[in-house]
Amino acid sequence: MPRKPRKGNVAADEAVYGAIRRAMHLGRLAPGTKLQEPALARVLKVSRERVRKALHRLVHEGWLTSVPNRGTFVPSLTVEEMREIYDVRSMLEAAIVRRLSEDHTAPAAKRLKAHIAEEKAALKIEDRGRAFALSGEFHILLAELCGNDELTKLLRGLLTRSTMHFSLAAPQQLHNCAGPHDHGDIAEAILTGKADKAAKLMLTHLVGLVELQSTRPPEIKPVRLEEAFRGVLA
Amino acid sequence: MPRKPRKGNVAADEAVYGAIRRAMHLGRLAPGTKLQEPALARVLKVSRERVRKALHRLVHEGWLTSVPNRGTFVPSLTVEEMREIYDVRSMLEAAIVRRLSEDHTAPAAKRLKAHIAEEKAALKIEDRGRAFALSGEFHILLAELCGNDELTKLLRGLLTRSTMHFSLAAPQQLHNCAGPHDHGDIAEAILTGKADKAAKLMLTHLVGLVELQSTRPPEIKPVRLEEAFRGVLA
DNA sequence: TGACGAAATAATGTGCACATTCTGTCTGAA
DNA sequence: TTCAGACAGAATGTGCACATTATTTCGTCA
Repeated sequence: MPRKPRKGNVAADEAVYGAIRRAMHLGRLAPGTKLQEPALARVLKVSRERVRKALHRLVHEGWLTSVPNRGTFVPSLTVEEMREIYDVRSMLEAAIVRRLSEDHTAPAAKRLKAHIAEEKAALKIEDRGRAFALSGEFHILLAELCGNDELTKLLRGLLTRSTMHFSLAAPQQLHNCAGPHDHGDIAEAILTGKADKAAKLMLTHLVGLVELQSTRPPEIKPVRLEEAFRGVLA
Repeated sequence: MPRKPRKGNVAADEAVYGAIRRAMHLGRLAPGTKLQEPALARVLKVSRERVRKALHRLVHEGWLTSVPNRGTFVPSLTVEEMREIYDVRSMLEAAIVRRLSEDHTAPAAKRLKAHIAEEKAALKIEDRGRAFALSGEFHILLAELCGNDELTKLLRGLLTRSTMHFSLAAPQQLHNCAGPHDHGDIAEAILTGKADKAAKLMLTHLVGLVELQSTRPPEIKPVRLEEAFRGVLA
């Protein structure tokens, strides 16, 4: 006697996963917050098993940390870990801009120019949220232009992890990138084929980001789960 | 009335995960193989839920692919995916050897020399299995010597994925690396501080590996699970 | 009054049973 | 002979109930 037709089963998993992920990205969940399964299940209106699955996935992907028989927590990235991630990014992104400088297609150049224009426009009208998102996507775009899906996926993970405690600390107040014009300079070096210059600019750009985040003290501001997950289910 | 003291609960998860992982790494599971949960639970002597958890983790980490309501399968890497992974490795490992060439400690040099000696010894006595393992660990060692844990973890993932269908196809017959002496040459360039030479050697080394794997036809040889998981539980 | 300890409570971990879905097979008709 | 449809069997997906473990609270004793 099947009472519930239940057509969307795989979408439910993704919804829970995405909700937690979005709440973290929006800075709603402070580092150190304990994510208890019954509370999450009640707030998200799903069963505890579904929450457990999503939490396990997030733990395996590195977004959350799990302590056996204790629970899962929002990790607080140490300065050292953050610097390591930026170090890996330096290696990859320097190679990326080098490659793009030496060899890129016409459509790639067009996409790059369009993105820079969008960033400038967002900065002009003081749209902090959009500018923040665009500044992150700039780095992803460069990976995409290499035409390597594995590279793009990898870099996307690194970028979100590195900007995590960034947005966790103070998403609204902070400026998006150390220098918004940095992206424009890098793009110009790429488009004019100056590989060494592009790589150097990217390295200094990333160093600037590290310093910006290192000086930021990790504020702790615990919030209730009901408030944290308001409007992230859509 | 607790019948089982059960001191190792978290170790059980890791055991199942490691067993599947090891079976794959040993080439016991051909690409396309369906890993059914009841059979795995019977063979590994654990409950189905534990198998499910391990399978989910492996899927999220990219080792296995899952088809909803169908099961989980051993993926068959396409040539394109493999080339992309090697491309990312090229970026990272070129940067790694460059950095090590320019700056490495005395203990690092000692570890590097020791590893090369081990590899040569294994090749001398024709120990294929050990030589294969060591040749992989060489690349991991280089990452470790950079002192960046994130980098090491990332590269370990890439390396296992790239060597996956390598070992899946024919683990015993094949030679470990394109040129076993390549590693020695790279190490020498690093130790003598020749960054450009080390990077170039690493790039050609990786290109050689790609070509070696590209020419390999994906043989399909389905085996019974009981045989696949013989001796991987230790 | 403070500290130590035990019981109560709540959360995590695990196994089981049931529902759903897919696959392979068998039968019957064109 | 072949194709279509239905049925049987098995595997996956899901929710629930219970066991285990940690935390908090309360009581007692020094």
